[in-house]
Amino acid sequence: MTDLDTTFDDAGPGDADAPMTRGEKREQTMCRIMEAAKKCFVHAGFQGASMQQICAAAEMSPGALYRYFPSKEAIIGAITEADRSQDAEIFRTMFENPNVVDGFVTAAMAHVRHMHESGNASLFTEIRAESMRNEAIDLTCQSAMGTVQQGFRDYLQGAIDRGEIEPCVELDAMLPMIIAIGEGLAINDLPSKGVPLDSIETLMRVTVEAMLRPRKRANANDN
Amino acid sequence: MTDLDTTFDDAGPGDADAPMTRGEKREQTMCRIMEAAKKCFVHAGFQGASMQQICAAAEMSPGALYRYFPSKEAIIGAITEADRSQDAEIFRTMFENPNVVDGFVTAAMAHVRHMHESGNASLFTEIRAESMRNEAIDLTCQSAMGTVQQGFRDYLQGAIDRGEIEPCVELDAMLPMIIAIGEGLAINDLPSKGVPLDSIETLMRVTVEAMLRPRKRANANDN
DNA sequence: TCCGAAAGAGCGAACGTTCATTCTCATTTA
DNA sequence: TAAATGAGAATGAACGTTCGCTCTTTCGGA
Repeated sequence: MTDLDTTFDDAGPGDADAPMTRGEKREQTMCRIMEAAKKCFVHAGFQGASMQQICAAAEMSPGALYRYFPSKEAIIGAITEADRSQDAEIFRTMFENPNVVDGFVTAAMAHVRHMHESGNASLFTEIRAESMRNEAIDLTCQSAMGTVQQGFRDYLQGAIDRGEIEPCVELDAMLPMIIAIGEGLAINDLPSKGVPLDSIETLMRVTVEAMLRPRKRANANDN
Repeated sequence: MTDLDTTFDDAGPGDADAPMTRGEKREQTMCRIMEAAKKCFVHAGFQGASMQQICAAAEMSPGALYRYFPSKEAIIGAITEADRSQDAEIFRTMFENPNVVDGFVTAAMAHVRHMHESGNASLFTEIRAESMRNEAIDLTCQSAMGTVQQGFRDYLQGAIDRGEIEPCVELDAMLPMIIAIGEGLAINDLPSKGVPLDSIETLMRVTVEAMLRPRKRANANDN
């Protein structure tokens, strides 16, 4: 409900009564449609939700809606792009944390928390299922995750070069696995199943340490 | 293609020309329909694939097909049940291995390998997406995973009681997380993305050891 | 300041298509 | 011969999208 509500407070004309320019109003209507569509998609699926239902949820007629999006597919594409880039954004903060393990765990926990609070787990699952057969959606996902993965790669490579970590497998193999694990945790929305956040964080930290093997001090215990 | 081809060789009448009883033939036709439907579902989704397409793939008319399944939903249900119980079967072998870490890693790797070879990753993703909104499908998934989880629980609890492992978080929290991680790995079909099976196994072993903390020998290195 | 035309925004009935399912009738099987 | 199996045209509903129309907003020129 609050995800796409990007109301632009800057560049306001000053008046509080009719302050919106044409473009602003248009953008706001597009967000309204996307929010309505998201609700429909979540409980009927991309193909199961009809345009009529989306129109009803957005409180507008088909004729009006089609002035903003040329097709149902375009709405799906826009929602996917917004959702994926929002997810990618969360991981960007990670790269500023000098402690690799902390940075990772913090970002991953933020991701889990966000998925739980926004209730986007089933939307994400829907997107993932669609990406398996819809090339355009797949490209959007790959693009978003590719950015994350590249940043992630640089981040870990830097830590390796500085001798801070010594990953148990090479980066090219590890990165897709980490992302896969993250997806599994995201889809399952564990907090909603009664798994406490503390437990998730503990297990995540233990796991990440085992994978990355931080070398803060001389710790001569290899397998 | 070979998943549901459970041809029954036992109870054969002996003749090789027309050896099938009525019931056997019926079962075989149902499998044929399910295989055809699976193909359609994989590349169009449950809702995107039409009955006409499924009929064409199964090489039969709608009238004939409806003698075997009362609705499209029934086909989806049958496929889900077969797929989920097949997955659950893989994990059952784990519980016979006395070494917990080995048993786990072996079963998980079998799962990853099976997902890759059968090309069922996208079917599984579709099932998972459907389970988010279709209660019947959700129940099927929960039932299958519940069985796995219960067996898993007993297995790990036994190892704890024997002092073989000392999990880093309590079982009730750990089990859903392990299953979630497994799902993430399954959905992403890492081998198809060029991640070698060796790397997956290494990371899995390292991770599992960190989570379960096996105590084979006195290993006084805690954090 | 006001006018009128052009463009934007909205409506909802209607379009042609496709959907899941059913019906009737023929053929095969026990 | 009765039941099971199969075919495929037919059915009504629902789909995504379009169309023609009205109402509102914008804005240059008198």
